[in-house]
Amino acid sequence: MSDDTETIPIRRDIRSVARAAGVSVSTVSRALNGYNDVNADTRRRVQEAAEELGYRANHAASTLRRKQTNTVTFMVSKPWTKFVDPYFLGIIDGLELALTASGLDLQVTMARDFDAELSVIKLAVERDRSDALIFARTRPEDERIDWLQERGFPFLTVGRTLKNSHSFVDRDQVKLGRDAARRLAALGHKRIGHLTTPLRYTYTHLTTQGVREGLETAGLAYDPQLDVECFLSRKTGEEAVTELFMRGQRPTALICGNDLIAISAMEGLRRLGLKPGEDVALIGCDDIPVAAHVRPALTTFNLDLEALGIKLGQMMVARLGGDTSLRQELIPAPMIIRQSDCPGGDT
Amino acid sequence: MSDDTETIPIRRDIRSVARAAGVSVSTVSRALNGYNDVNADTRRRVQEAAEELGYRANHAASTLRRKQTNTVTFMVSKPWTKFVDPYFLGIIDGLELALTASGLDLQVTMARDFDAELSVIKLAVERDRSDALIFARTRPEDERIDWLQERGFPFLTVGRTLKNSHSFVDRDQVKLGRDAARRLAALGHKRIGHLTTPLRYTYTHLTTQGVREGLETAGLAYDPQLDVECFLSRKTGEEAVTELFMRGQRPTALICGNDLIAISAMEGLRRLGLKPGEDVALIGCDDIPVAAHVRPALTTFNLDLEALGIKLGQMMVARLGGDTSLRQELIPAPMIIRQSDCPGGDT
DNA sequence: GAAATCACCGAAACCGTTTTTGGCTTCCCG
DNA sequence: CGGGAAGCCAAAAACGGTTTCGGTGATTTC
Repeated sequence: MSDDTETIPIRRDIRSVARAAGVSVSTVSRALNGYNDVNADTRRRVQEAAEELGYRANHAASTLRRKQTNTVTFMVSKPWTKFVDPYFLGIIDGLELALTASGLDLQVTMARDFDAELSVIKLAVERDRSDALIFARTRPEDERIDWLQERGFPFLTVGRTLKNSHSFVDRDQVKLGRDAARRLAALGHKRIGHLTTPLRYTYTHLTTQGVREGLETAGLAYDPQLDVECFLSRKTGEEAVTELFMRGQRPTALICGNDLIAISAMEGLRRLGLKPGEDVALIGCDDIPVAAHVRPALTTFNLDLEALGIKLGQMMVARLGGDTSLRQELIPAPMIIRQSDCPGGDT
Repeated sequence: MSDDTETIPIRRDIRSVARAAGVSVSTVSRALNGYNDVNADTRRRVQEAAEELGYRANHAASTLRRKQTNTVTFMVSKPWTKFVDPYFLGIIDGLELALTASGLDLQVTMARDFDAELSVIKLAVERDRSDALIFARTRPEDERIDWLQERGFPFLTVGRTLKNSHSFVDRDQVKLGRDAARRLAALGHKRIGHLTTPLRYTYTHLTTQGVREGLETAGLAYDPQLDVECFLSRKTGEEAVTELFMRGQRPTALICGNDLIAISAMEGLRRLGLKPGEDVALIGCDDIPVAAHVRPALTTFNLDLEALGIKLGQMMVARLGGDTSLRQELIPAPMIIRQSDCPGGDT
């Protein structure tokens, strides 16, 4: 008189597999985890039984026992997510590829703001949800890194700090700044503005340093009046351009901290009656997909996000494999020349 | 003679808290989890002790016992991540907001391709890593959904299927297509092309249906020769435009399945010596951030991703709270009129 | 004043794995 | 033929929480 509409759920735990294969629980575990003290024939029986039942070791249970999650967490920084650049997704793509190739899981979390980032990190570490952490948008002095180092928790960053010593992957921002400045100087520009990314990030300082070096190499003086800090959420390239010209500065060229700033700056120039790429030269920074499609097509620097992610993943695999040596990798950023970097006039 | 360089790690488990507070383990658990059968004073002592030690319940252990992870997984579909639109990040933003407000964690995973998506889903479910799943890019017949329904696992999608009945959030794509077609017809266009997103996705069909309805309402015949399917990874809007004109079709207006297709189609038109926004009208679909910055500024449809994410989160909270009713929400997509939808000539 | 109720808390079972321990064969070598 | 090694496997002890169950003392009820 059993009611067939009420299905009892199939148990897919290790005990069921053991029963089905006619061995003990521990043997199932050893067979499935590749230990060698189990008879080849027994292992096959176990594998078949597991397959049959659709058994998959419960993650929480094995984490609890093993004391490792087999998971790496990537934290994406919130203030930038709205703005289109594929920065994080590109990195994550590469990272995922490298990690899963070594049997590690990738998990991504987000945080509202910098304070939230710290508490997200703390929570992940304190609750043992992850074996290691990766994050970007590092700052010259970075609380997140202080805390992790103090705690001795494995992590990797995209970008440098000025205070701590730790493993990272980063672009060669100094060279990038230098190249941009020298290119524009070589094109005849004398007054070169710089619309920077937010100063709270380390890479902004590195780029600025490079720009400065590049200008000096070309025999041009560095003028801080020609720099404007841009915040994508508030002050875009458009507003920055306006501000620059309101100050009475009339740069003939602009180095932009990223491509969105550059594209938005074009808008600002037009508003002032200037033609971007003719009256004022522009150079961007990270070759986002639309960079080639705007008019004038944006001269910028290549950034192979997927490669960066893969490198990151490989370093992490090594680190979790026990290699605690310090690894600091700079990846090159070749210039992509298009149309926006016109020659300078004879001002 | 103890060696101080060797620090013994502080134990931050529930037992330590119990010892520090002078109560039993079970009392600590009850006190911290807000049960009401614990004296107010005892609870305070426990909380202080926990705070003092920096105790945080181990996630694996509590998951194992409770049989719930308190975690929702969002799976982002890979083939699109490279292409800039902030689609997923925007949704995730809103989702995170709504879920954390209810004490749920959000985790994000990725998959290389559609097959990988299915296996990522299976793995997450079979290993009990998550209480529920959310994903997008649904297809008319969607294996992922078949599998989850068969298994009885909670999930929510962004987008519809044509085969299954399930809860979802989606834009009103039919209305969107209708509005676009009617707008262009009203502007005097007679030959209206459609550069569609990939046909494997449900929303492509819904948009097409809307376009068709819109054309018919305006007394125009629907001509399949005027449609081209675009794959962002291979055939962009640029190539699609070329193909369309090679076919001998000379549309005076183009409805584009998304903004990137539209922006890329502008390029294709220029290559053919046509001026986008003057010789040929264009309408995009999702108002990505650059849409306002390209020339001509793109007329498109608004898509409030964060709101969509929040709605999704709220539905999920309700679902995990035990509300298993079917909820299918369509969010409106108002048109954003800019410059690219010029009037049609007298062809 | 005995019985029933209540508030609070500790002991112990339990969640599903992995790993340690040790036992039973079988095999090999002297 | 005895002893050690090797191969294979089962039993049981973790892992760190949550939940059930039951006990104690205080309070209320009849």
